[in-house]
Amino acid sequence: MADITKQKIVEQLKEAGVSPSEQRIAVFSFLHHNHIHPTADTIYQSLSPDYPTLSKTTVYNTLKLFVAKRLIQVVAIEDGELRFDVNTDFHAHFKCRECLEVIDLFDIPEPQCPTETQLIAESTQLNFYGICDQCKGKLEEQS
Amino acid sequence: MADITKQKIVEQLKEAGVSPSEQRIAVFSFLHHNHIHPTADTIYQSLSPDYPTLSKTTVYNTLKLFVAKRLIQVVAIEDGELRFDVNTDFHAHFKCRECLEVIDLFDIPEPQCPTETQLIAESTQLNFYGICDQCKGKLEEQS
DNA sequence: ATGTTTATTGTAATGATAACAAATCTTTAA
DNA sequence: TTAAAGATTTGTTATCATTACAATAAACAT
Ligand SMILES: [Mn+2]
Ligand SMILES: [Mn+2]
Ligand SMILES: [Zn+2]
Ligand SMILES: [Zn+2]
Repeated sequence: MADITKQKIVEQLKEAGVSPSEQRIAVFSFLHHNHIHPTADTIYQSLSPDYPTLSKTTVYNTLKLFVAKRLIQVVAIEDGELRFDVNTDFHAHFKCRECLEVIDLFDIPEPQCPTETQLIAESTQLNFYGICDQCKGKLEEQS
Repeated sequence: MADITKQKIVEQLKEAGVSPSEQRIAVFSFLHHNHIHPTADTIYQSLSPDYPTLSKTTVYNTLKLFVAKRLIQVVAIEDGELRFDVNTDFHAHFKCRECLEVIDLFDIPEPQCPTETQLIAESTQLNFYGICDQCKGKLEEQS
């Protein structure tokens, strides 16, 4: 997957004005190496074994800080779960209603807010909801 | 705004296979006459004076039923609040970070999920986040 | 070294939604 | 008409993600 070094991670944090603590490096690394749009809880559960003293509050604090510093973006694709993405460039997402995975779609151009509306858009989210290929196959198998 | 009659409301509910109780008519009417993408709580607070015995659980149940019967759609534009829309046709939304209003944008064509992805999209949400004209004016005034 | 700022932690609070079971209304059919 | 069955509504309680808060610990500066 991603082959970013710890060096680069630390650099990126410093550039954004975020002092690179162990915990922050761990969270940012996880996001860089796992492009699965994880929730705060998923990140916490995944890091816990390696960082036994890590607190869930720290994960929340860290993610909020990263979002404020524009290091990551929030993907609010479904209510009740905030997901996070290291890729801050515009791209669309697809959520499968069966496996609940969120898939990146990079080939869709960013829709533009019509200028005559006088609305100034600062970010755009394009979300598709449906069923992925694998899950479709499994469902057809059953019937 | 909308000038739909109670007759039409009842008809629409029956057509969808929903028996038109007082509460369901009230909720559906509210959505038809107030295109403000309200949350369950906003609907409950708004109807309470006229329907003093109305329960919040009924509002939640009713909205869930309406969504299942495709009478309304969910607008998950921000985490922590589900909003509802009687307009089930595709259209984009704009949320202002100052006044928190959600504005309809009808002139943007529905983006399509690329066919080569093998993903079958059943619905699409296009959300813009930024600042509306009014709020922009107010902020400039202050500085 | 010592005081000051920053980061982390654990616990408690919040707030939206769902689960549940009792109560009431509506429909069915004897 | 009436009584059982089914559907709907209601109030209370539980759940779960997130935030608030205050205490501890670490990093930094004098
Ligand atoms: Mn993504
Ligand atoms: Mn709308
Ligand atoms: Zn799937
Ligand atoms: Zn505004």
